[in-house]
Amino acid sequence: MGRRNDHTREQLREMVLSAAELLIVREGMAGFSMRKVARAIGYTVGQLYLLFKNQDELFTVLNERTADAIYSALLDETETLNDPAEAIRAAARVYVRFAQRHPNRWQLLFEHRLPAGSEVPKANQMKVQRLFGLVQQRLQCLAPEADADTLRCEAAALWSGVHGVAVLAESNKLNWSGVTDFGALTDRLVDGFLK
Amino acid sequence: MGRRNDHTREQLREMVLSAAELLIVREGMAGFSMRKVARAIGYTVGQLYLLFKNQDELFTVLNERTADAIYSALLDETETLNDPAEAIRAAARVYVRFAQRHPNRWQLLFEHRLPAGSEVPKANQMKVQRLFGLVQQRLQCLAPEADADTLRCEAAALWSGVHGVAVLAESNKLNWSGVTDFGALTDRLVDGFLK
DNA sequence: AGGCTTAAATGAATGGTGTTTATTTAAGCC
DNA sequence: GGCTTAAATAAACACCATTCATTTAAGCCT
Repeated sequence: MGRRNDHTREQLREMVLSAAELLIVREGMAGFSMRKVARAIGYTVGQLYLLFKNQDELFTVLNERTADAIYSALLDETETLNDPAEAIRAAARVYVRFAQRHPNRWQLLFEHRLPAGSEVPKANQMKVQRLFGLVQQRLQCLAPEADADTLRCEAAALWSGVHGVAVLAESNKLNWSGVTDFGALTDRLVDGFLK
Repeated sequence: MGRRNDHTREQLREMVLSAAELLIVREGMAGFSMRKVARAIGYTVGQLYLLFKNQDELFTVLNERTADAIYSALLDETETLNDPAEAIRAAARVYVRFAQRHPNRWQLLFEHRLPAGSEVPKANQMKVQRLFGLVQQRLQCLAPEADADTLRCEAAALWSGVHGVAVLAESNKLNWSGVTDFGALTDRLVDGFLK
């Protein structure tokens, strides 16, 4: 076939993105292929390359969406909370639960590497930093006297820890100790930190 | 060519493993291929499949070695230390530094997934748990009165945190906050924990 | 020494992948 | 109805993991 004009460029991009996301959710990075995406939307592979530069760009856009999804989840569960400590605890739990419930999207976001030389776009870096900002903000409320530098360091240490628990929860590789209740584990880490 | 008998089966396996390790170190998972390994040792691809069941088995053996390497590094830097807190701090620093200095081997160990259905062999799980055991042991010295269950939980929380910092150090994806001194970050996390 | 057995090694094939490009198709306009 | 042009395709390229029939040579037996 040739020109069909069933959909606008934007619609097509959207179709590709949601088909790709579904495929990632179902089969993970290992089972993903451009051909499968094309088949899913009833177009040929070539068309995908008129909509996206390459597979990495497609992944990058998907990751932007995943970061947004985590941010929304984080916001949903914390914005009504006034107590900063409570908010941080809740945020940590949501973060870890997201990794557990959406392991394939989580892996794509944090484990997919761009080819050497090309950098993660600023927009994506921002979306990830935004998650961290949420925590930093709450931590500031908790320790208003701390200077900006030590606060950032403290927040980085805390959230790196939470990220570690998320890795543990999502991957079965780090099966150290028979711990399975990651909610409790998260609480222990956060509480230990908010001395 | 046919039968050459230049090397024993064991020698050949060893040649494959070191060539594969070199390739992983140089090019990472993305640049790895069985064909490149075969070319590097002067044999054909088919021969690799007489020595290893498939690529995943080769990776699994490599990962066993990486886990050993981390364990050795951890032991080297902690066995002479008597103070448990000091030992844990040192262990955490070594762990994070390994991730920074050997990112590709580290990624293969913690990010490579076997195809759905097949499990990580017991031997490999043990090698990873052994790392964790080292920390748990020191933590026990520090809190001898704690019961085994809470100790395990506490150790898991602490080491998950350290693992999180290692992820942060190795990947540039988690560029939250401008923190670059991961040694200091590690100390902050550990010290915060050893309240 | 010459033949036989058998393990070592190959080479080619199968079916997959990402990516590029010449070509075809049809929609909208004159 | 013909022309232009954008949309879409089909086929190609160069890889990849994996398998397997075939070839080669080493070691043994007569």
